[in-house]
Amino acid sequence: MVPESLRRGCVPEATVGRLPLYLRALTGLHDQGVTSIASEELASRSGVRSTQLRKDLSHLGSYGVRGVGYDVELLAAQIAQELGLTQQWPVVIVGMGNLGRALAAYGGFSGRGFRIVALVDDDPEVVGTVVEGLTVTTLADLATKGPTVTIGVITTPAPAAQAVADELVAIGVRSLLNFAPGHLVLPDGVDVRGVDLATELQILAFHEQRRLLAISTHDPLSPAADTEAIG
Amino acid sequence: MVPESLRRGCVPEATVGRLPLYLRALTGLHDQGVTSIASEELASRSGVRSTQLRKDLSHLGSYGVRGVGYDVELLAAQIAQELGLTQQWPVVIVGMGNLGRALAAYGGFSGRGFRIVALVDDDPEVVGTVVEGLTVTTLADLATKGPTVTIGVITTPAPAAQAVADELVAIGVRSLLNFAPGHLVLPDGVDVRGVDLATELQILAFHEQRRLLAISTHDPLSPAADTEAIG
DNA sequence: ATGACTTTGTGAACGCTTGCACAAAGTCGC
DNA sequence: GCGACTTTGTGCAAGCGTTCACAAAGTCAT
Ligand SMILES: NC(=O)c1ccc[n+]([C@@H]2O[C@H](COP(=O)([O-])OP(=O)(O)OC[C@H]3O[C@@H](n4cnc5c(N)ncnc54)[C@H](O)[C@@H]3O)[C@@H](O)[C@H]2O)c1
Ligand SMILES: NC(=O)c1ccc[n+]([C@@H]2O[C@H](COP(=O)([O-])OP(=O)(O)OC[C@H]3O[C@@H](n4cnc5c(N)ncnc54)[C@H](O)[C@@H]3O)[C@@H](O)[C@H]2O)c1
Repeated sequence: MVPESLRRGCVPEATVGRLPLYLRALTGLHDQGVTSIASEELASRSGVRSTQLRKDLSHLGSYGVRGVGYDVELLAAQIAQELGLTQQWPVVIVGMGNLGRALAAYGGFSGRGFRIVALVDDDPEVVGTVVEGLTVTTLADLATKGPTVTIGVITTPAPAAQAVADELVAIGVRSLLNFAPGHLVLPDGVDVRGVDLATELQILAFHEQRRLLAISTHDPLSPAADTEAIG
Repeated sequence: MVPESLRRGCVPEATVGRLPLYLRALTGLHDQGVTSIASEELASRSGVRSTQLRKDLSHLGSYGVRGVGYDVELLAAQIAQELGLTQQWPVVIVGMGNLGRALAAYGGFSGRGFRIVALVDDDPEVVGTVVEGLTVTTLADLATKGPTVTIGVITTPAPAAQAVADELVAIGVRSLLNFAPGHLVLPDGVDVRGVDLATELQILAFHEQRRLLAISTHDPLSPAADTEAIG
């Protein structure tokens, strides 16, 4: 029951970030009836190099068969166990606005190791309403009479995010997924991941601008090109 | 007008990923009336170390004053220019479901260098309806009589994502933000960033499980503990 | 003006991540 | 059975990113 990686040493953070990609690809293959797959093929479906895939998997143990490849079902089960998806983690979404409702309506949670067990808002107009089969409560009610949750998803406006995070931590939540822009300051031992749309778009914009500048300046490597043409 | 970094050499990818964080912190400081800030303070508000902040900024040029810090407005302008946010990039959202509507309703675009200029769906019930002041069109109409777009946001179900991406690339879009789970295969020169909720949650679950296992095993650091108990 | 102090900018060291090369270990045809 | 072939798993080297240590360059009080 203890993941193999605890015996073999720790899994690098970069690898952890890719395991979900592999699991997703494997799940798709399984649904298509594929029972076995080579690292080359699985890697291309995951968007990584095959050497990287094999090194990543080597951190969990040897579940491949040389000359053949990996058993889809077995490997998926091993990765799922490594990620802790053999159980259903209880999730709360705080902030039932546009984004919170979209997430609550999203069906991709339950099949992947998570279950939304509570929805929270602080607007009296919203509290008490039923969204996707769950009655929206307040954070105070969640603390006193709500179900236990281990993962908190924050979809409130940015100014409320820090206070919400503090309250979630106070009731024992150690894992947070924050959609509100801005950096949360939290005690050690609490894991926060931020998803920021504006950040993603700005990174795209950077590369887009680079492409355009590369075209407009004839010789991007020449020091004279940009000062001449634009300045 | 050409970013300083083109003269000083290229900006590391990891730095590009953090520039939006700095810009966000600077914008907040500016709104609070702060005119000058030291790297230590700005770093803590961005969630990074001050040495990292300074090294990141050093790739764009020297805009700080030793002994004082950075001029908030000037630095924000420099980062905005570096990210290509001096113009408003036209964005199309494809897939007007729950998530697409939430994104369309989100006001955080316009102030940050982006403007939604088109909304697309393929459901006849949805096409022609007005969402947030824009009439929903089809991809075909976007190609023929729609406005020029440079960034495409994909919020369709996963099975449609690849086809949508191909069509967007065909009409000249080179930057994609994909919310559908799965890996998109696209020609070189096209920039794709994927945002996957399940992936983020699974990474959180991994660490959550690690915490729980660390508690259940009495002495995680002892070499004897795991070999003894398991092997 | 000067000296003490503050803060930036950066070369160098360190650690993590990726990619390469290849041995180990299996399958498959005959 | 055996040889040819396929594919995995991994030591090693190269590259990238982060952190450290410190000189350079400014401010400020006097
Ligand atoms: N909507 C998007 O597409 C989008 C995209 C990127 C980021 N975001 C971010 O996600 C967050 C939510 O976006 P949205 O569009 O859903 O906003 P919204 O205004 O529609 O919804 C916010 C909800 O949070 C609730 N709320 C406010 N303070 C609260 C508190 N202290 N406790 C509990 N609930 C509280 C409000 O009552 C409201 O229902 C914002 O921070 C936004 O910046 C949204
Ligand atoms: N809703 C969420 O919170 C959430 C979270 C994470 C990921 N996602 C992903 O985002 C995507 C959208 O989620 P959703 O909940 O909004 O789904 P949805 O079913 O509510 O909306 C999908 C929309 O896309 C449209 N569509 C389908 N095929 C299309 C095509 N070929 N061209 C144009 N439009 C097309 C549909 O008509 C529909 O309006 C899904 O891939 C989902 O997995 C959603």
